[in-house]
Amino acid sequence: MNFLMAKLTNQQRKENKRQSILENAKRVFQRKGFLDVTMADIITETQISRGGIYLYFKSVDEIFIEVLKQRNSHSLDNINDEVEHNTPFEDVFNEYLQNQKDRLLNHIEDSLLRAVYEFYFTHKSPTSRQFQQEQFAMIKQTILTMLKLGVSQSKLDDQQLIPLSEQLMFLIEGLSVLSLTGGLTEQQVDQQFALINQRIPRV
Amino acid sequence: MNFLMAKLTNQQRKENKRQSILENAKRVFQRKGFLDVTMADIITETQISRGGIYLYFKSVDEIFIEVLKQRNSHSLDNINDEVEHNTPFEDVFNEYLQNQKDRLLNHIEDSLLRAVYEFYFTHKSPTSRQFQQEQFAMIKQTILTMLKLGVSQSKLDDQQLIPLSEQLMFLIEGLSVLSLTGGLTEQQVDQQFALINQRIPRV
Amino acid sequence: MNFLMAKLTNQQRKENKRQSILENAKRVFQRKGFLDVTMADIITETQISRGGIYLYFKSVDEIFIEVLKQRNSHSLDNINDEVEHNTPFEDVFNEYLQNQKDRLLNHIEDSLLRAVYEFYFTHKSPTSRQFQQEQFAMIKQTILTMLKLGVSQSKLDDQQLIPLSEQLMFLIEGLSVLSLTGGLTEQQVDQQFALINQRIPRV
Amino acid sequence: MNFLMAKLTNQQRKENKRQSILENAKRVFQRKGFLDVTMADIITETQISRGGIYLYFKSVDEIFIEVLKQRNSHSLDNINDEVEHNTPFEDVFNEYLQNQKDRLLNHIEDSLLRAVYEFYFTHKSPTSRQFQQEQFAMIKQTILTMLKLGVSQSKLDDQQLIPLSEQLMFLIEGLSVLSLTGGLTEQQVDQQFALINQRIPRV
DNA sequence: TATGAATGAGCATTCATTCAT
DNA sequence: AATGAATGAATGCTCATTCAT
Repeated sequence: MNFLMAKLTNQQRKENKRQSILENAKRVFQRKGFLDVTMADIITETQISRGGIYLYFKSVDEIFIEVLKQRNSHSLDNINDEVEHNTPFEDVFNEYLQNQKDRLLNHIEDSLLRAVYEFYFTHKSPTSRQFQQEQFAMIKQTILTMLKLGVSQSKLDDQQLIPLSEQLMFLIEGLSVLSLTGGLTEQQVDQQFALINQRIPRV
Repeated sequence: MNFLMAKLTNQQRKENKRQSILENAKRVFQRKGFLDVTMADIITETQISRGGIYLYFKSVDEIFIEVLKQRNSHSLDNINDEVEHNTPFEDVFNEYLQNQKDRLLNHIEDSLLRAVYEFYFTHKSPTSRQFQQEQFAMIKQTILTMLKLGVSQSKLDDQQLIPLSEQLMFLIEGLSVLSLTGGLTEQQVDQQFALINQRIPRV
Repeated sequence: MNFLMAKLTNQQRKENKRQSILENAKRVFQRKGFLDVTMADIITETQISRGGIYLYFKSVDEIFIEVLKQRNSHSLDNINDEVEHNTPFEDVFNEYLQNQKDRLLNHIEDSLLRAVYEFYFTHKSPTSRQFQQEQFAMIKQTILTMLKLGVSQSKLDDQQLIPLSEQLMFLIEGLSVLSLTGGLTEQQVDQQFALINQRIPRV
Repeated sequence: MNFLMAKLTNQQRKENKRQSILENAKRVFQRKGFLDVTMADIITETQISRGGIYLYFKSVDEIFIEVLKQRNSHSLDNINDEVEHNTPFEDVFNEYLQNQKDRLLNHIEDSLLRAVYEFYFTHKSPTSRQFQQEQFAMIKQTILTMLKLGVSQSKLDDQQLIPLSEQLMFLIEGLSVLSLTGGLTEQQVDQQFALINQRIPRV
């Protein structure tokens, strides 16, 4: 029993270190984007040895993908929680838009957005493509789940749910692109979200 | 006078060479995006000497910015032509959407789109920011000019023209992002453009 | 007594593990030569821990030397057996040549030959030199023992036995070098062995 | 004409630098063999910049192959000269053996032999194989040319010339292998060359 | 004006060896 | 006795920029 416990502890210790690397690396990506980040940056931030990091990850790419995976599952998890609690659709939807607005206007510089785009546009291998498409699929799914909540609460028609979800996704991507160039105002975000709100086919 | 003529000829020769560099460089950017392009690539394509290119441009960045400037004035010019000829709004608008659809689905790989994004997301200096914002302003202006043509032909209401222009711009940016990851279908583009068309406040 | 038995058993266990390491390592050397082999390779093949292997051997060099020592004693043992049984010289000699031919033409890639050469030519320390010379001495002794068998059976003159032994050794080394570059044909081996056979001073 | 002369001078200057690199690199290979040599070693010896060397050669391999190519053509050239001057066969042959003996006994440590073997046994790609076989073919051709000179001077039978050439080649390779382990005496070389001399089928 | 040879800082990655547990 | 996580020195290679001619 001691033996088993010791072994578990070792595995846990390793997993903890892995998590620690990911958290430190995430800060680096937020600060510098993706392309400027070298293994040396992550090593410095993590306080680990040059060779040590390769015991956990094969490359900067691999670290970044892991950071993204952990991040994007959160959002969908949250929405699923709301669905389970049958939170009123308007509350869920407004909170979602509010979060996006906040992200677009205030947290761009310390978010992973720049890093994500730098990664996307420089990785064209089939594997990378698939990963990127999965990430977008997750965003679409998040929005669709929200809209279906509205339908199940008889607040929305169930017409054109998919094109609508996609439109919101495309719109948010477009806004994100603009926000990174620094050319996005609060008024613009409000106007766009208002237009979208009008479009939602309320019963 | 001979002296002045000779000087003019030299200036012309210099301008021709500058243009030649830009045309060759453009092909390189279309092929390789922005980040992968080295001075060596441009030198090879241009058939100029390594030192020589620095007589015309200080860096790859400068060359790329110049390529973009020359490109983007075209689109607005075309729309302005249509306005002068008072071409029916529906024709102009449909052609615009058709061009965008074609670009998104067929010409992504040999367009400058990837290069543009790679450039945008890796350049945060005030100068670059301003340039990027000018580029987006030009796109918005193009769309707005089109919509105003519809108003002047009494085909459209003149309400919310700016938010609508911006929405189309954001949507196209979002679609562009997705198209670069290879995850964009013709059906999706058609659906999004149909949704936008419904929104245009026809009289 | 219990204590002594336990100690013996431990020594045996240790010796078994040592042998196991050598057998596994030998396969690695056959597959990869010498220079490409890292401790990690041997660890993987041996299913032992990284630190554990250092309890038995100080380095890859030491492991390889031990593998070689065990291998080369075999050949001489076989010839000595034949001498004891007074097997006819022609049979012994022809079998020896046949074995060498087979090794040169068919088993180069899964033999230790490449590894041996890679080791020899990269180790110039006095210790290594001495080891290498012992190895060659053993080969020469093997051949010489064979020829002396022929003399004792009154099949051969006892003139120039040492230069002849050495010539066969040098020739085989030369053939081995060529075989590793892939440039050795069966015809060449046959011709060389035929020439040598003509030279053997039969009574 | 001035223009052409200037251009020639540039090409010559570049060729001179290339030669200078090869000469310096050769010394490094003689001193350290092949495997221990890093680009840094060659850079230090050549007094060139880190990047500069890559303007002339892509890798250590490429430098080494070039060094070998320049070396091995010499030997065949010399023999061809002797053939043209119809130098007596015995003189040519004895001088050849004397040179080999000298090389084997005295100049091993500052010759390229160790480097050559280190290179051969660690390069198994088809391209490398072909190169190695060409090198051996050149050695065989050198010896064969010599023997044919003897035939043309009616000093030798023309029987078995190819197997004989090959035997001398194999023997010299075998002697070379032993010489690198430090286990080769003058007596051994003399004995082997004497045995070979007996074998040459003099008329 | 134009050339292109030369520079050297910067980065990813491997691996033998150690040592706390 | 055995483990395996951690270390960090070492190396090949690229590329923007300079400068002598």
